[in-house]
Amino acid sequence: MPKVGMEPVRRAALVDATIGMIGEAGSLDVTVGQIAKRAGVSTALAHHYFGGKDQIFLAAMRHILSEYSAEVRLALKSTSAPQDRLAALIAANFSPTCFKPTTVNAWLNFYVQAQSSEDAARLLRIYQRRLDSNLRHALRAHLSDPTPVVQALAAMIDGVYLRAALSRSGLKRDAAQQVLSAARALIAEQKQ
Amino acid sequence: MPKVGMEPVRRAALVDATIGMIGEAGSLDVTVGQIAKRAGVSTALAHHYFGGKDQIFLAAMRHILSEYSAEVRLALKSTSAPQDRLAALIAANFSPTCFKPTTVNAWLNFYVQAQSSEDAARLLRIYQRRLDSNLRHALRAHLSDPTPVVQALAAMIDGVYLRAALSRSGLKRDAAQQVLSAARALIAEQKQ
DNA sequence: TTCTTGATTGACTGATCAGTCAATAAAGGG
DNA sequence: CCCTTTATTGACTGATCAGTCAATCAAGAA
Repeated sequence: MPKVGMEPVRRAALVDATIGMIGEAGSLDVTVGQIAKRAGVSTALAHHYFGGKDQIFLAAMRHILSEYSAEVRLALKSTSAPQDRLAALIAANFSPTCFKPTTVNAWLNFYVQAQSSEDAARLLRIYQRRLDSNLRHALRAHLSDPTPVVQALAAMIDGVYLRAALSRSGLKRDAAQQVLSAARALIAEQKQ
Repeated sequence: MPKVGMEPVRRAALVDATIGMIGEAGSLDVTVGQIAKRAGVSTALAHHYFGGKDQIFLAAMRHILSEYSAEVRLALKSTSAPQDRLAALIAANFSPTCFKPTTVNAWLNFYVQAQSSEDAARLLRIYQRRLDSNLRHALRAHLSDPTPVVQALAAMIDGVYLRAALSRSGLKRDAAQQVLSAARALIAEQKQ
């Protein structure tokens, strides 16, 4: 075991442990002690690398957000036809990676964190803008004025997450399909 | 000042103070001390009437829920034509009473509370079932199989709340209108 | 080997907070 | 005027927790 170069390993373990703890506890009331224990280190080390609890939480948020971004980017890159973009985007939003119960749960809690932490709020606003922009781009293949559909779909996606968080059992298998057909309905109606 | 019959007064003041504190703090991390101070009593009295912090929170949830129910019931009662029910229901969901920033904020936090408190989860499930059932009833005037539209709209309504909670500035003035036109689009598409 | 640097922790501290309790005050019935 | 019931609180306690610190340990450089 190399005694050097541990920092990235520990950071990753602590971030993972944070998301897991928040997800399982269903609350931001997790102690640095619990997180550290789950990551297999002492609380002192957690403080050593991150400085404080807030920074640990922010790092966990950034991690979820970048996982989500990667998923979406991957889905869009492998989609050539513009009119397939919408389906790919919606599917990516409900991919198993993003939709793990603990992740969804942690996500919900970060929404709460954003109410009292400007840093957290900024991160979430970035996510929202990115979702809006992705939706808008995907919808331009179908509509000249996508704005109302963008807003409706963005709200619907967040709403499905919210309901999934409450119903413990994760998402319904066909959540993506439902959102997609709603999207098609909104597009059809907007067109004419 | 009557020294007797204070219980209901104090309970109401404490419930109000709880919602206000949670809404302003944007978090469930409010102390019994803060709540009691805001209600103008001692922490001991808060414990005396409610037994514990959990009960205070539950009472606050019930209060929000019953305010919401009253709003919806009122809106539906004064609507005679079945095809107007949907518009009335959606409008009620975004009425100023339900959509005060502090209330929305507290609402979001109760979703979190429901992750770790079975009592809180039960209360929220009641709300969800009631919303579903109201939507279904309202949609039956337009559709023979309302289920998919019900789910889409319920998610959308919750999603709009979630986004309103994040964007501090409360709801956009036309949130109800947007949800309503999305609803009409979904109905039209489902029909044919 | 010796020195420096990163890794790691146990033990401690100061603060905060939920919940308790015994005591006080006031009202109203008898 | 007692006495019971309700209202109300200050003061206390036990527990929890974020954050600190000085001390070890190991690895590699010089």
